[in-house]
Amino acid sequence: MPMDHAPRRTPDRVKDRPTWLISRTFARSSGLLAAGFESHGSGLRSYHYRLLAALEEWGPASQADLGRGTGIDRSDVTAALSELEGRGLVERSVDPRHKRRNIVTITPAGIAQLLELDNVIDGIQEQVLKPLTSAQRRQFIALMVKLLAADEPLPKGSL
Amino acid sequence: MPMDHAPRRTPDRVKDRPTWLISRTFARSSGLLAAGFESHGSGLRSYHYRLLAALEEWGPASQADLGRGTGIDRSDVTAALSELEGRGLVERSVDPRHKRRNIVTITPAGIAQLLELDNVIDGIQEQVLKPLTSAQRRQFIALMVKLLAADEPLPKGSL
DNA sequence: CAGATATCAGGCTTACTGACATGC
DNA sequence: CGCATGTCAGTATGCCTGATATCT
Repeated sequence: MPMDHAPRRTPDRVKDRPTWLISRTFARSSGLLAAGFESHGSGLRSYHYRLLAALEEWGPASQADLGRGTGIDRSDVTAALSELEGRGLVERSVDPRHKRRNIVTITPAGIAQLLELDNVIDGIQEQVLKPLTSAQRRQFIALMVKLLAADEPLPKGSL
Repeated sequence: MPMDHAPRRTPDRVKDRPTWLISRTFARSSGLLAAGFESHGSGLRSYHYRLLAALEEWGPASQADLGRGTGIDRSDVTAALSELEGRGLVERSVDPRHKRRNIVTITPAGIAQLLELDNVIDGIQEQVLKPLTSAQRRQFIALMVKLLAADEPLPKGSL
């Protein structure tokens, strides 16, 4: 930033405050993610991907469980699943043992979509982590996993 | 997630895909950030903090430079600065050499606000990184810095 | 009754796009 | 003319709250 005045001090904010830093990095990677989904032309977004991935990884589940497992709010799960259902990527059926509950299942078309999106994600990840060596990438991923595992309200029974 | 069907495979998505993982971690930390700003009661948000921090760190700057330096869009810079100006935290003055350009300066009140918000951020950072040992925190921060430095369109002339 | 579930309506924040007028 | 700057309007996403109806 071209400047006429000298900075009053040098807080080294970037080195001191990963949170500040993280918020910017995440903005970029989420922007890249959005661009990747966009370029894929499927019309699907991050919520759809998360839900498809959860369904494929954990098998059929209720919407409430999907919400808890993916960190997506119940109300948003409803909307996103309706869009996925409209495209034939998932199916909803009433749980016979619990009539208020829906059992959501990913369809073969849904799995095919998911695999395509996986490729997109892999490309983005490649791009995001490009500045790191492969050893550093492993380090970074391990640390991220640790951060996630610690405070994520992930499904207790599964995984 | 309580499930009746066994997963078809175990993609180990969490370990394989930092991007997927990152999007969730960032969601959490940005949520924490928002909550922190909220609890502080200043009515300021992430954009305001970023702008104040940039001004304090780099000195008076034009709005366009602020936008480039913080990664905030020009139009959003305008709105956020107007809010900051209304609270007396920054001042806008026309650049005499470039009448289309504004020179934005942080006020003493703005610096005071920034220092308070810094404390909030530090607390959040502490919370976010709690699962890591101090050595791991240093590692993580270093890797984040590397990721940022590599592709961030930061001001070329400064820093 | 409490509690879980699904749905709907709406708000708020960040990010972005397009348009416009102004100044260099 | 092109190009940068500041401003405004509007869109989209992710995240969240509250209310409602249904079911256990």
